[in-house]
Amino acid sequence: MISSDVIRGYNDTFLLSLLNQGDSYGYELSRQIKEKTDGDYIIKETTMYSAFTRLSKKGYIISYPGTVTQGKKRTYYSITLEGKMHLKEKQEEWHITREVVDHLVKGEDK
Amino acid sequence: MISSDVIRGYNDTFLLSLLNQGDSYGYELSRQIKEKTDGDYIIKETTMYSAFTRLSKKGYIISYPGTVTQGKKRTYYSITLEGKMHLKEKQEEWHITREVVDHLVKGEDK
DNA sequence: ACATGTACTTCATCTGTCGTTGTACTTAGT
DNA sequence: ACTAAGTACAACGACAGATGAAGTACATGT
Repeated sequence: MISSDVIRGYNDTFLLSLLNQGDSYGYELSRQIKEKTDGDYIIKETTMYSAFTRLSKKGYIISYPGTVTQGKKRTYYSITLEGKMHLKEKQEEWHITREVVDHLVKGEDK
Repeated sequence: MISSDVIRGYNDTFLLSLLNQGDSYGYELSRQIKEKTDGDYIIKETTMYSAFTRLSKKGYIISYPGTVTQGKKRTYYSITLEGKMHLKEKQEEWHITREVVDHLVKGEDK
């Protein structure tokens, strides 16, 4: 289990990255995250749905009602062009971040 | 420049990691972070000093007044045994986190 | 009849970060 | 002598993302 403070702010990127592979909806995306990390990271429902609102406001995703319904109605999300551009930036940022944290977390001399 | 939301919660670990190499004080630690990351990450003063309070309350560090003074009086910090244990946990956690984020950020199939 | 799974929503709260401002002393430059 | 810049820390309020708790709604299995 991973402390969420580390991930904070990267949830949006996770969702964008998954949506970049094709439209999907909340429940499905949360299952994908769980699967792809072998259960190491499980996104909280509230975290995810608040991320959707945020990403929509920023214009990174758009939503449309799902036709195929099982239980409650689904809301599908689609990544926009701005969303794709933002994703790319975040992907590049992550590489730098990883190096920085890597270096600072283990107390190594240069 | 790295967005701080990514680093959030890892500032404590950075400071502990640096203190693990020897006692130090705020200003010096902030300079070390800047240097070690080649300016990619600069910790904000307020963030750092609030981290000290937090770490002290948790018993991960202890403080003592500095004798050598240049300008305003220094407060030195020392990592405790609990601090070292916590650091180790966080270091291990980081490795898992890195893999998880790595995997989710780039939209790869398994 | 009742639990479980699907799918989403609202609301209040918490925590770490950040911007702003202030204190206080020293050294270097003109 | 004056001033800017560097050293070193502290207090305060505000913000945003994450969280817990609870609720809505329907379908399926036993």
